[in-house]
Amino acid sequence: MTTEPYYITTPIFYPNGVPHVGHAYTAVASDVLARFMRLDGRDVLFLTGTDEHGQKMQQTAEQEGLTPLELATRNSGVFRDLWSTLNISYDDYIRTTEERHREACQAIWQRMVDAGDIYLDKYSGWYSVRQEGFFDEKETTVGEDGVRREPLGSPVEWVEEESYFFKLSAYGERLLKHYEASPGFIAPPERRNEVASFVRSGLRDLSISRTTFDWGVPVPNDPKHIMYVWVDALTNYITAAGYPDSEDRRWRYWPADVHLIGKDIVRFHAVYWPAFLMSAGIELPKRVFAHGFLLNRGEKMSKSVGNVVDPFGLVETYGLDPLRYYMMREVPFGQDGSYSHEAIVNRINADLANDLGNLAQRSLSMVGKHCGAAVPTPGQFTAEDQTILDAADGLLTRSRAAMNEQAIHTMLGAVWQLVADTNRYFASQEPWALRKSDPARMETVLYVTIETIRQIAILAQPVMPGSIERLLDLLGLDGAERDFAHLGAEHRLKPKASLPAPQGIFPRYVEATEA
RNA sequence: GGCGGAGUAGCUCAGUUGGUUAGAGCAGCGGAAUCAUAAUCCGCGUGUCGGGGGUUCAAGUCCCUCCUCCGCUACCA
Repeated sequence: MTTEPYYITTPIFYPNGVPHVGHAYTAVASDVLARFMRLDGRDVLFLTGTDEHGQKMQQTAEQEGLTPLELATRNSGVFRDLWSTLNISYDDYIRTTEERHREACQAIWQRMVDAGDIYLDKYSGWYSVRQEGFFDEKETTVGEDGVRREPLGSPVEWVEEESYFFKLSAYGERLLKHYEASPGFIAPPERRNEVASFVRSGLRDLSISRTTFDWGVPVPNDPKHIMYVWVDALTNYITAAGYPDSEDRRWRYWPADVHLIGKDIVRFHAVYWPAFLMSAGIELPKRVFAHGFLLNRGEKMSKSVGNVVDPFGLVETYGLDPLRYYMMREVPFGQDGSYSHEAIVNRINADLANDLGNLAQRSLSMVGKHCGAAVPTPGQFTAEDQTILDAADGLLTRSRAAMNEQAIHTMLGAVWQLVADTNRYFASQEPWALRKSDPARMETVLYVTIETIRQIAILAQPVMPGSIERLLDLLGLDGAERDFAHLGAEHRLKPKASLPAPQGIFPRYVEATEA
């Protein structure tokens, strides 16, 4: 059997501080896609990591009396802790301070030099260390304290330095042509439009090296320069695929199927990165998908407002899987979404406890009491039975279609539609009444119900791996029977297979009352 | 200022290429049932589809205009 590669990446995160909900959101969404594809038989490479170079890292390290690498190692560890807390199934965690990454950066740089796209010039302007960026003099203002600041308020200083430039200006047409030829390259579509109009307005060459600090990858043949963030950070995606060694066993994963990112960094991924790759003669990723932000009660989370939510705390409060479910279900993936305590409690109780959890409990407890704690034996299926079974059997096709375009909420919507239908089916068939009037028919109804739950559970695994594992245990499925190849009519539950005693999977969230 | 998007039930939103009485989920109200995690099921909406104008036999769905909100981008001070 040939397994088709699937390569998905998160951005590499800047470990200058602690991770927040936005990081968690990106990671969870990527993880859901990665798990889905694995269960669907794909050969998955799921990459995440940390972007550890740059002046800010160097300065923070100095303040804390650490070397930059020590700081990066420490803070990078916090991200890994969060990934572990969130049950993120990454296959590789790249750190830009690794040797393999230095090699990849220098190799792609050299390729761009060979292509004639890198040249040496001078850069001068007002520079903000905090923003790590230059500003036009017109953008800056001198405050009452005599300090010149950029629009967001951080101080700027006049910097004049030699810098290597990338001929981004030469790539506008080719980029536009690519956006047009591959409409799926940037998603969702509103992001594509924004990027295209930006490119159409004209591109300027990009300064891609620095000499004012040395915490970075040295430029080949000119080590007083280090690479600025663009080349360094973006290259991670091919480093992990073995670049520049095209014989590497991981090179088969490139081009990536999807770079999942936040909408704030779409330009770097949809303009700079493909231009670098074109210059270096490397294939372009198939898709850059920019998701929206999770807003706190409709307001942007920011340190200054003081409404930043700690992801570890959320897991503590709601439990991991309910949190993952909420983030993936509540917000159409790609749009901004709002987070609130009320909304998440409502989701957890309605969808998980009341709908799916209770459906499993009510059916499995009848199976436990009245079917000898074994899978019931069905008789002839009625039209009602067949309708539900057909819906279950058809779920994979719909889910795949949604997940191929990162429409995670659509996939969940389809699955939970069936959950609701199955509750209706169960209520209308009244198996508790059939217990006395027609026990054989009761067995059929219970069988159809738990067989449907089986398929629902298998498909829900990517979103709630831990909880669903326990649900599948209750259905007596062993590990090999839980992938998508076992969905559909050919792998129905086997009558008379013994089942463990049922137990609740999704408890209601009950408000803690103040004593 | 330019470009793009959005304004539909209390809330979040669906509404194919214009065509029967504009839909879903959640919340709310009423009822049924009692297998189940006070869960489930059934029933209940006179919504100016942002305002106005127009095209058409027919517009939430097309055109014009105005208002509001959002995103990207530019510029002035």
